[in-house]
Amino acid sequence: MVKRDQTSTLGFALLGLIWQARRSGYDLRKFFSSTPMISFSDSPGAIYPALHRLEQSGLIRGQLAEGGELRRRKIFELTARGRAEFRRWQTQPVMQKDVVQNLDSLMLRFAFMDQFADKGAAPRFLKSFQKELAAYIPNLRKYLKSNRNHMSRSGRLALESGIQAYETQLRWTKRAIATYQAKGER
Amino acid sequence: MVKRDQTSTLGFALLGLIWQARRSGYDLRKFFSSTPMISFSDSPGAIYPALHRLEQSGLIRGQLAEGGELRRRKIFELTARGRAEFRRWQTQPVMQKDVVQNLDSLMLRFAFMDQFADKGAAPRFLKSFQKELAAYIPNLRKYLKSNRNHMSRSGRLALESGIQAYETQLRWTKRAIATYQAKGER
DNA sequence: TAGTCCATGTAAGATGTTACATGATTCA
DNA sequence: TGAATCATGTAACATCTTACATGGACTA
Repeated sequence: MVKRDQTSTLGFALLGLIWQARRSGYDLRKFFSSTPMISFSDSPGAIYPALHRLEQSGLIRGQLAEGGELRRRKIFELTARGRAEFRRWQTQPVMQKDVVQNLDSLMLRFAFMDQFADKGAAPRFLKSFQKELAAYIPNLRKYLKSNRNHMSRSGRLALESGIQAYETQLRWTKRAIATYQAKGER
Repeated sequence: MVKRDQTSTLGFALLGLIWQARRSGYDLRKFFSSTPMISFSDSPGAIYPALHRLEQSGLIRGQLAEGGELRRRKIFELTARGRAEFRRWQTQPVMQKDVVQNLDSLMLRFAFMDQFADKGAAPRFLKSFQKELAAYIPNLRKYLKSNRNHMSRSGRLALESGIQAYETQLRWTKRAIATYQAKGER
């Protein structure tokens, strides 16, 4: 029996952002609604319960803001366990399943890689990501080839769109790996 | 107050596939697990309850397979209301929100467009999709430009990956529109 | 002083997850 | 006959959605 994450993708997004900087629930909601992380919901009914769960699991710790602030604001920071758990999630091996069903979560892991994982983690991640992409794309091509004649035009186009998206992602991994090899880059 | 869909994305995927051909729950599970629609879960705990909900809403109708078959198999087909509801969902206007948070659902709508919507629906959909993509991408570029100096390399790369994905999608819409204009295409 | 923003929360409900259960049929 | 596959389902649980609620502070 495989041990599963007991934290959702949203939970890990929260952990990453709180690790970057101590933040309140409201800060996190604003971050989601005003940056490219807008694909996460900024609804209070998602964020606040998720924060309570993380706190109950001992991954974050919250305290009401000190005297200076007028409004009651609860600021969170990661605990040691939170950092360990985030790193464990982040540096998990890249599975074919992630590529097929969880691309966003994979990119979230990578986005925080330089900040929170060890030095070699990013290129290591990119290489296995690249490998899984390269292994998966031919399956899509094969399906298209053997089914294109009995697919509608829009069905065919939709599948081609998916293939192109994966190919773009694959090209991206190659360029990204190159930037880590050109070690002067900063 | 905006009226919401009372059917999930999975529900609409099921409706589309059942409209294509009468299918059982098991057929649908196999379809999800063996085609590029693998991004949908093939778990019985998702599929069977979803089918029961669609049946209760009167969007599909199931009947046990006729004499010929040995195992009990419940085959579903769409009702008139199911077809109407699918078409309504499919031909909804493309919103910025869909582009940002619901790309997959948008592509699902398009995949079935030629089969179930009227003749002009596909190019109309593509043009408004293109418009929303073209409007959204500059926001991402702007964010990257003003934040790149205080982002980590992996954070920057992750954002660039997102931008490239949207640009690929935008190029795809243009080519797709062209195929509908070259009216000889079959 | 009325409206908006800050800030946190809860309640009800829908949907999905994993895991388990059941029984028939086909195949080695 | 035992294992795998066909075929449908449920139970317990986690998470998310929408909607509502509350109260302080700022601003026009």
